[in-house]
Amino acid sequence: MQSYTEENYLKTIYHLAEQTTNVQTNAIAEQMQTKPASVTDMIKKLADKGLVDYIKYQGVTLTETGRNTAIDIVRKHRLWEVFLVDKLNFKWDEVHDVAEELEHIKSVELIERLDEFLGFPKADPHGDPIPDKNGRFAKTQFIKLIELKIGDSGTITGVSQHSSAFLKHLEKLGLTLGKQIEVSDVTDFDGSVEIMLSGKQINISREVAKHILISSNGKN
Amino acid sequence: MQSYTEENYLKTIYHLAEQTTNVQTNAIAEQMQTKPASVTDMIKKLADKGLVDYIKYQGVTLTETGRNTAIDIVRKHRLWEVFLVDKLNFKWDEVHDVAEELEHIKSVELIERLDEFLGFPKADPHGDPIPDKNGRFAKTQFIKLIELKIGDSGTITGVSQHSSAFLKHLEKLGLTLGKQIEVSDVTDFDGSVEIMLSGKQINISREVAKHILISSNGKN
DNA sequence: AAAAATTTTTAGATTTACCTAAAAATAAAC
DNA sequence: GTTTATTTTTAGGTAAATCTAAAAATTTTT
Repeated sequence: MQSYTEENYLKTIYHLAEQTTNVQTNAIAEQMQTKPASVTDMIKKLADKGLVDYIKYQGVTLTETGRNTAIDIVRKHRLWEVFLVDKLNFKWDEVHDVAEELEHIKSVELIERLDEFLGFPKADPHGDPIPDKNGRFAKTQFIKLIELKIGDSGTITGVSQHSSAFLKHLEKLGLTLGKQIEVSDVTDFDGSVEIMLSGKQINISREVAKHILISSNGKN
Repeated sequence: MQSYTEENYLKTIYHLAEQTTNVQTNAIAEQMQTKPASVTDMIKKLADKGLVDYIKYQGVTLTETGRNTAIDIVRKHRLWEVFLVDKLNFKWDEVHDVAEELEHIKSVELIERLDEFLGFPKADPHGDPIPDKNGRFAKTQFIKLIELKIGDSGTITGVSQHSSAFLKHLEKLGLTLGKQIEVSDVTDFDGSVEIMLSGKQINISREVAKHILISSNGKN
């Protein structure tokens, strides 16, 4: 049994490990809004419990137990997000903080029934895959919008940033999940991207384009 | 803002105050499965925060702020219980522990939307009233089954014990909310009560009869 | 009302998750 | 390959919520 805090560390390490192989102390500290010294303390504790492998000064990796625990928390988080959006009519930019709390409720039965109630969804409101009760989920083959070439097209299937500000911005631009887009131009000056969206030409900044995930459906 | 633990103390004090006027340290300790010394510590803290009035050796009472906070937690607990039973098909004896965790999720928006989603229920699965968002709820006029006289009848509208064992037992006997009963006899020997339930005669122990709440609808 | 029993509080420790400041290890720059 | 910069760890400390054991206050009994 893990504490609320231990669960948050495992989840953070899991997410960081999606991007870099060995997860560094400072990266964890930054992500968790805490100090590196605190991270070192907790890492030792998690290592003692067999949830992470840890070599001093070399960062951490999750053990299988640790990863399973992390995936279970991610599963809960994403199921709750679906609940909040589908059933309680929250918008996709409003769910993160509440799900952050709900993910720690400890009841296997609750989550299985919630999953069923929601119709066993495969993705959360941001397009992130929801692990099944055995922790399995499809590796998603996304490409960042910024990486598309002129003439490439595809469907918006995810975002790699969950901040309310970013999501609200996308909403305003009409860039929501499922929308078809085609890259019509890339500006040399600032790297901003011109795209066709529902027959209209719009311009999005490089920063925005970096965080939109596309399932590509054909090149020029 | 209160901690998880402070919230539990306030809720416990609130419930104890429903039965006795001034709430004693030992009673709180027993209810919360902790030691009297720990209770004293916490009471001081709650008094400093203006949530309880406290005179040494004289027990505590909730201040208005304290009571409002407690009622809000009770509201959340009962709404979550309705959710679990109505939407996720939990049985009435399975919801208490999970609701005990869910009640601490801090989001006003969440609870208002949940309330709406559930159709603004007035009572939880055990018949306990659910305070509205302003903390108001009808004072229920229940009478304990044990207090009925031979020939009295009424409807089961609540229970004063939420243990799974007790609720499962009631379920097995068919003594669920909304059922009509009439007292046909009281046994001198052990105080057990004979009742008519759906045309059948059944015998229930004094202990069980003490914890069934009836809205009386007429005397003999 | 004095003695006994109970209840409550104080005093001093423990555990968890933090912190700051300084030391040690590693990585980067010259 | 030293020096410098960065990262990470250690050492020592704090606050929250708990504990045990002993002291103090209150209540009950005789």
